[in-house]
Amino acid sequence: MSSLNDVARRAGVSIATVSRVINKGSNVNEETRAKVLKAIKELKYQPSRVAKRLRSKSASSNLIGLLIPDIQNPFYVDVLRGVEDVAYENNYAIIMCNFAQDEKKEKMYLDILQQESIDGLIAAPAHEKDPNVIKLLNDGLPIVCVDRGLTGKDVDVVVVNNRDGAYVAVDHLIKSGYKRIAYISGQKQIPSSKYREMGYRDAIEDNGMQVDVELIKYGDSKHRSGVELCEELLAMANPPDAIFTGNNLITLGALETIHKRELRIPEEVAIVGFDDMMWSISLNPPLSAVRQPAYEIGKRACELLIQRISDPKRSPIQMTLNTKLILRKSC
Amino acid sequence: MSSLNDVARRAGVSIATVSRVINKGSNVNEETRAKVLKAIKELKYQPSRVAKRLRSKSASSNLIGLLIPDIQNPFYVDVLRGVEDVAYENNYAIIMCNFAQDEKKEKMYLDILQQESIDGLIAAPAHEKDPNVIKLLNDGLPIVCVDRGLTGKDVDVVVVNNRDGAYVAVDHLIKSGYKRIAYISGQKQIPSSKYREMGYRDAIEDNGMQVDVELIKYGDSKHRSGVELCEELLAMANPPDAIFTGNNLITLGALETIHKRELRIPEEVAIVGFDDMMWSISLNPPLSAVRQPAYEIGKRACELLIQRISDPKRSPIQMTLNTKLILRKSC
DNA sequence: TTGAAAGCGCTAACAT
DNA sequence: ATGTTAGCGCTTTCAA
Repeated sequence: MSSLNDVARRAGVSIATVSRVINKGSNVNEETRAKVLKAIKELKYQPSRVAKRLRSKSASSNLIGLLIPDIQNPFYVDVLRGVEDVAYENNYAIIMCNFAQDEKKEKMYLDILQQESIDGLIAAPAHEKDPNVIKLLNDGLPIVCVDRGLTGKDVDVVVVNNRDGAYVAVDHLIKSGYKRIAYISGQKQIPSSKYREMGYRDAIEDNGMQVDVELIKYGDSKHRSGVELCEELLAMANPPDAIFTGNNLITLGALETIHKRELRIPEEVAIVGFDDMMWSISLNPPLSAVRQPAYEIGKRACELLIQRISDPKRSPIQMTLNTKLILRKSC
Repeated sequence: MSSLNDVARRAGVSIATVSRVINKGSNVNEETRAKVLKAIKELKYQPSRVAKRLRSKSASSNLIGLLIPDIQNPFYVDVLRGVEDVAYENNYAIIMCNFAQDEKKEKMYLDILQQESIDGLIAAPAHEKDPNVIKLLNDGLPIVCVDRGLTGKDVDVVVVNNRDGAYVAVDHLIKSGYKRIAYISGQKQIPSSKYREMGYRDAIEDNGMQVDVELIKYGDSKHRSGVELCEELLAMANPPDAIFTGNNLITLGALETIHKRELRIPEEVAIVGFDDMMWSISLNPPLSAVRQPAYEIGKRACELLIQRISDPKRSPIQMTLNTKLILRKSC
């Protein structure tokens, strides 16, 4: 890899001049520029982003971090795509870190991100008091949170109306005649789980029914826990006639259990999930689900971050997007 | 962020000494070490990976790149997890680049990776002559290819036995009595598609049947193309009685079309897909599929890369893992 | 319009 | 055992 120096020597100018033509410096003679451009082409010169980043804290390093709890969840894949598209358009590269719901891993990745001098971070914190993310925030790093906020912290956030999304789904279940509706929650400590539970409870109570805490199961937002908690539910003496599942992976797990028991959906047990998937229509039966605009969450978050990087004092924005209940055959 | 200098001043030693204690330098007095460690803790010092990388080309920058064609494909998500786990254990950070089957994007990402002075790259090239990846290879960057190789290039590769995987699936279809078996291929130019087609053809011929080229459709390895090509197939005057789909996303797309036409699987049309998914069992009907050890592909690739980084002259290895036909209800 | 030179934070000789 | 110093490749004054 050739350096600025090599180019300068070949073009017979100083490195300062080369730097100017590269960075669209205004004051440079046309002839000189041509010479430099030629040398650059001949040497296939590629600027070192590393040196650039080291040198100018002020100038943008064009690098942002993306911190995600679980890349196996298609929801985050879509968020990632949204982030990526905007980053690409704005010439940012992204370092993606999947901490797999492991706070130790999260800390390590966040350290690395800081050590890499990223310009900003898009993060779905482990929970609403996540000390690792809060630390970076306090250090002054531009951050925008997705899917979940940080309680008591003034930070840009892009979320979905979780409470309403859950409410609409459960309300629909009730209006359709289901009486014992269970909720399989993701990790209890993450805000989205709480809001979804809130919507679930409100819908039940607003319909003059009673919440039965036996029907609420808490898991870890993963496939395995969908399988197991659904099994617990179906093994009850008085099992639910409908299940509202807290996310993608839980839904898939629950479906697996229901099929294993050879129960008919929705006749014997109905199911509505939070999170829609591209292939929900090909599930057995086609799944009814609360769709989150995941791609858009990522897109908006990245736009917000880029704004914040260029204007660190702009006051934080909380953006709430809406969900939509997609009815198919599972309820 | 405090620097080596800050720590040195606070501890009352030189930066060299600080550097020594950080890098487990052998020659350092216990008392001094303690002082330095104390200063580090007090200042919450974090070394700059950027400066480190700039300084020592020789020393490891602990950064590897991962180039992936389509993160929406769960197969690559699993590969990613395998890579990540090994990288994590070995203290490497990874920059993940999803080029979304867009060669322009691929080039941009590869440029960035080079500009970031990565130690090595794990790549699933766009096709077997991918000039962007070949360029880096020629520049001497340690590379290991996954899922597809680079024809004529001596490079580490981790692949699956695509031809045999396809053969076993199609052979099973034939032995089960299906007569007109279609193949919906992913992008024609990628090696895995070719090998799968080869297995498909061989199985048909070895069973004394004739390959009907009308039944082979080429797409772009995405969901959409599964939907459309399956539609073309089913709209034929003499439609297939079974379909072998070239990957994950195509399978899901084909399933969507079959359901839209309300055809019964496998009675009216059977289907076997390449790539199994965690939730294949919850599809309608539970999907039969050729399982690839995706996580292991990623794991092995990363191990190979780390070896190669430390020993760049070791001669290239081609690793071929086996697939397994998982029979459920779709054929 | 161009060049010289300082310095970003670090490692690795080389000196002491 | 510890310190001094020369860069890595770049941006950015300041001078010419």
